[in-house]
Amino acid sequence: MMQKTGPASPQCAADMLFHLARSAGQDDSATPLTPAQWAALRFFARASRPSRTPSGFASFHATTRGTASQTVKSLERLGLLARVRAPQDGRSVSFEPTEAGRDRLSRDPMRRLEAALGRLSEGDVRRLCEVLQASMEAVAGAQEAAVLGTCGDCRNLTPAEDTEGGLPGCACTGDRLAPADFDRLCVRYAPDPSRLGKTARGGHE
Amino acid sequence: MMQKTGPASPQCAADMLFHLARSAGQDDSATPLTPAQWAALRFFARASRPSRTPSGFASFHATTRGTASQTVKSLERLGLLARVRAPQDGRSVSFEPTEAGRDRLSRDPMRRLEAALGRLSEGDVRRLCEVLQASMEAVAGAQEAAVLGTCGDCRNLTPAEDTEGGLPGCACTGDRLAPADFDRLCVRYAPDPSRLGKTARGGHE
DNA sequence: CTTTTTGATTTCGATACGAAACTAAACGCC
DNA sequence: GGCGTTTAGTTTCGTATCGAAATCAAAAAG
Repeated sequence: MMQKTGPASPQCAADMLFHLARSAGQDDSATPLTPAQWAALRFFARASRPSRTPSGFASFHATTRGTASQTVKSLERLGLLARVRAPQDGRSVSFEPTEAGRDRLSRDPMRRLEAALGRLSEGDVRRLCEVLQASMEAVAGAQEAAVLGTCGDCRNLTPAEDTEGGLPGCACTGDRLAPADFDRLCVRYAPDPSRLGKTARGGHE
Repeated sequence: MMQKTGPASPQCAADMLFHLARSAGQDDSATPLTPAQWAALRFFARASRPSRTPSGFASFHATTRGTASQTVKSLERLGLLARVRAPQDGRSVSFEPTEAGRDRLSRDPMRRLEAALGRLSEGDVRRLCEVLQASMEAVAGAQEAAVLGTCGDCRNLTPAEDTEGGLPGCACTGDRLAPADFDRLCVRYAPDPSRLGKTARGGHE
């Protein structure tokens, strides 16, 4: 029984990945949120300030702005997201999780998956992240899909010394970035080739 | 910039896993199938004979039999699945992918993910499968969810010498198993502790 | 001061999904 | 053999999710 194609093939891994994502997403709480609502709530908790808009979520979640707007509205009605009008641009709104939203996130069904992954060794987690990141970039490259990455790793990050004001900025939006945004998701994220090998991802070929 | 908590944490991995599953599942073909339809089509192509029923798919996909029945019916209408009445039990029906179904599967959007994973090294794929399998079992244990596994690895497999007829069987259903079913998914799959270390998974410590 | 572009929202129709009712076959039991 | 129970599958029906297109409003361009 050596070398069956089954048990360790890419297809098998892909199947398990799908299955795992689905089963780990099941919300069996009393007042469940839909998968889309969970995705939005997580997104607004983890994205950098300039990304926390309905459009930002739409591009992240590969859906339309209309649908994103409704999902966000439903979370606002539930008191889980709070609306913040942008000062400079009167069209733009951004959202932040409320106290209730953060509380709800502490009971995110995804925690089960996090807990399972937390039992792995440090090295296994790091390797898993690398593998997932690389696959995400490969899949995104083959179609129009957003990649998950933080402002601090983005090729569009403008160093503090190149901006007026001394704060680093995003070359896409022109926004200044707070230090906290460095580790947050950015919807304009693009992998920075020159940085490969310096970060956790992509350094072993 | 060493050792940020962000880029390699279990939470980050879980986020990427969700995101990857979602983006790899996008069907941008001319006549798209829904995610549920794809899941069903894949299932009926990969499950062992006794598992290829509407109920089997329902338990695999963590949905109701009613919903599963509709999904299957829609695929039958599209000519992608063929209905086969069970000879012994007049209630039971099972389904198989048609030629058109197999053709459609060759254009499964999941192939993009398979291709991305195929670029990894042999060892990385194996490790990934182990990690996913372990996480799946951990998540499934924390709730009522099916685990993905093949008849050949199942604790319910009855060896050929213990059955009349000389063919191995499934202790759950009593069915005899064809050799081809050994590498196929079984909805009654339960990990066999005594077999750990003998199969591809779990064998590296 | 238009015209165009961009961000957000609303409307509307299609449809996926789950809960529950229903049909039918197999099984158990005296 | 007859009768209730269990199990497999299907149907019905209401809810609500989602995407396409239209609408609104602010900013930018010309």
